[in-house]
Amino acid sequence: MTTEAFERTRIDRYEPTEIEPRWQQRWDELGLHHTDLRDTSKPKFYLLTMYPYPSGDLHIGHWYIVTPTDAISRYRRMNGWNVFFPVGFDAFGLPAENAAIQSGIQPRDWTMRNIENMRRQFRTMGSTFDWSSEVITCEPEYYCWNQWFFLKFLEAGLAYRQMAPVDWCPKDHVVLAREQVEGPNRVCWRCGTPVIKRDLEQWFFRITNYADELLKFDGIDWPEPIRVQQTNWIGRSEGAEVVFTTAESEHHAGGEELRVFTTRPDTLFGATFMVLAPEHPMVDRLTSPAQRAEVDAYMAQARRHTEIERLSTDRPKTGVPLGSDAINPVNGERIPVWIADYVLAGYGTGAIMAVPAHDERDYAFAQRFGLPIRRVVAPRGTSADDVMDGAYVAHSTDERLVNSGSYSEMPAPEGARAITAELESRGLGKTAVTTRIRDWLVGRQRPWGTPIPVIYCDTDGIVPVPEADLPVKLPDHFDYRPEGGNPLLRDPEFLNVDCPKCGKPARRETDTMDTFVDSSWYWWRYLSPHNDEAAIDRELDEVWCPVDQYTGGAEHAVMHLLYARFVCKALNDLGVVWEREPFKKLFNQGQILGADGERMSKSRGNVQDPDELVKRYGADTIRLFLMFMGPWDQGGAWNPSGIDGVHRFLRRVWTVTLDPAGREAGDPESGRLPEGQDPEAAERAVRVAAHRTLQQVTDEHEGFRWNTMVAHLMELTNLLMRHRGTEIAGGTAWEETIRLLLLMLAPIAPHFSEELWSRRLAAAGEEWRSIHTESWPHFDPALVAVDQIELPVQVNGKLRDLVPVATGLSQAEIEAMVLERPKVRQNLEGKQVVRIVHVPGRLVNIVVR
RNA sequence: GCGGAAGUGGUGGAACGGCAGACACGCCGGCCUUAGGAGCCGGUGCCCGAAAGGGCGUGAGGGUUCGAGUCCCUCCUUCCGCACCA
Repeated sequence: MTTEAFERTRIDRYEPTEIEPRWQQRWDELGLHHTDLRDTSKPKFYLLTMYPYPSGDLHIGHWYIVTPTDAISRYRRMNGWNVFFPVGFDAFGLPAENAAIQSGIQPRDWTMRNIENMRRQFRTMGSTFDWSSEVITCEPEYYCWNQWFFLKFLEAGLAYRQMAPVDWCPKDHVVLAREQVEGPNRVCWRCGTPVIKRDLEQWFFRITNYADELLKFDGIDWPEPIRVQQTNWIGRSEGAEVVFTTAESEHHAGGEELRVFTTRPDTLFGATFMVLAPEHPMVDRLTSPAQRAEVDAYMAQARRHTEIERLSTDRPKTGVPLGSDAINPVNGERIPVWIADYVLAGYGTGAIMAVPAHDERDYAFAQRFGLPIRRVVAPRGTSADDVMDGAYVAHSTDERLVNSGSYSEMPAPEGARAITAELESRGLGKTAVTTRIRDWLVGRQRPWGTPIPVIYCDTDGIVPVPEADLPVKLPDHFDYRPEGGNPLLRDPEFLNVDCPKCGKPARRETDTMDTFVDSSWYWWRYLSPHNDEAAIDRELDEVWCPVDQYTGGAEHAVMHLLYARFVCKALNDLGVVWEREPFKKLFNQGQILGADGERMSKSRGNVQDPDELVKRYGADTIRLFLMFMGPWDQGGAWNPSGIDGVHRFLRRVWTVTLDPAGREAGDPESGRLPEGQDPEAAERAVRVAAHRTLQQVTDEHEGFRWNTMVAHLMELTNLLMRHRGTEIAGGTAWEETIRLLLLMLAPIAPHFSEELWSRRLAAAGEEWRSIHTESWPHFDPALVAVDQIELPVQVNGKLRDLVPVATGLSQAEIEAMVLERPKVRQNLEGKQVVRIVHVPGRLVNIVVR
């Protein structure tokens, strides 16, 4: 062999930064990603990924969501689907206001500037977004329809106003978001003033009307954990509403109804006290003069705690007696009324009957304050008077009621029914269902959002803005001031309006809508983003919806994804859309955390800038690396240490494609077929590997298993690498394999595969056509079929031998063969074979004694 | 605290209840290079052993099974959500 033969052939290096922009531009020119929504010649596929908030820059987390979704889009197109894959921006939101407050830039300018930059960054991914359908929620042509929906909801009784507590900064006169309340002392993020709770009239959407239907997931294929989380979030409980009556005392006339919800009406005789939420409307009336000071102090303190703190069972129970009693409707007993922060105003009726014997929280409370504990449910074998060292909450089939008057000795479930029935006949109770989920508070006391289209008139009260007057536009300029409250309140042009009913001067609503309203219908708007006739093009809705595949973070499991389902059902009831569920299939990818394992955020300084990585490795390497990292639903801390391996992989594909005849100077075996292989066997082995890889990769596309997909493509490439420079390099089998390899890479490494594809076409003298308009290949079942396996043989569960077995042998033949193997005989020596477990094609386990 | 998810080599991870560690990173060795932060080949869970081979190993403890990383129970740790961040 001459030295020249060992020299590496000079081929172009893989230069992603040169290749990628060129193809991105070409695809744009060809309109490759524009979807003709009226084309019904192919089956439709609506692919949706959660639209981003225009925070300023894409971070690697955006790539983690988008690039595999983009691969789905490309794969579906190769399989003959008409894919619609739109994108937009969730453009209202707090960060734009924070920027306005901190640097004086107007929210809209800040947002639009960010969108401009993020569009540019999205292009560098090589994503197949159809930009012609882009939606930007802060534009009047979008939020106009939020307002229209609001009016429809109002008309249908799905929107209403009610008092609700908010976090309030008494110095700045603003309502604070949760993230604007800092530290354990709960102070304002801007001025450090301790935050107080304040009750405001607020707008709500009546999502609880749909609670039962939201518990059903008919016809949709969603991950089990998300369904469980939504189910628990809705938290449907069956039980009874029971009417207690306030007892007469020196300071209170008595006779008022005090309603409680309980899931355990069977334990009614065990109620030894009552607990109201500190916010309960009757607290004031029931407080005795002697208790007043203590009660007031407790109420103030309770309002400083968050709900999570209040519900924590770790925290010692606190509470104060009101100095009043209530009367238990089943036995006429007087029991004291307390307030305690573990009872929430928003759940049930905001009041409970406390049964310390059979509820852990009530038990802890009774212990702490020396309140009586009376057992009313006893499992068989216990006496009614046994001292309890904890609440008995279990349910067993042979427990009975005790200390329960005429209901004693009844089985508990029967007792529950009987007690409820008796109360019902006396008008003092009824079976009831309550949900943990609360109506959706959609009002925000902030200027940067969709104005709620109502007007307050001294004469006519709350007057909806007439449809013809929509949109109610935001002013172009907000006057933010350090202590100024909501700028809309200071904007006479916005604020002052004539009442649509009586024409007299009136005041506009200054509350705006929660951004979750925007994100509860944006995918319909993609179908006709500039439609000024209707929010949603009903015809296109019927063709394209529901969304076939939705991708996005699991952190949206209960809020966005539940609101979206609610809005879909409500719009269906209003006749706006034809479907009842918005998203047929859902996939929740994991989150990319910072290198420190914490959530990526600018303030932590742990954000990974993808532009920098693209410049260094190219988008295709980043795409593959993110897919190769691990299962898509898992996410993980950002750790770029494996990125070189993926880049190397692409370079190896580059080498085997463009220089199959080259040899490796560093490997003495280079250019020789592996030991014992003739060219024919080698060609077959390569083809078998190619087709098996294709089978696996196809399967992995269906399950979004990107990491093993890339691994399998690496294996195939490694095999080609070992055959480079041999007799088979560049032959028919080789060419077929390269062709399959590039097609398999097309959805995941779109620029790279396009480049090599075009070079091969040019080399073959063929006319150029994009690899992305090719069909996904089919594997040859004959090549994929297995004709021999290495059968693992265990003795008592321990691996002892691997036996080559041709397919087609009978079980008896295989067992006979296995028992003759020297290693097996050695392990059976002096022992008795008790049993042979033979799982055909998997293993043989010989059980001995 | 409540709800959801996850714990496997030095690292990311692979494994229809059936060969634990595929594929990579890193590291070690070799080759090739004027040079390498380029490229190629080989090795690499831990312990004993020169090797052949053997033993031990999937957060901890128990259970089911011929067989458990995988299923069940108890516990520990980490991450996500908890209603005005999106």
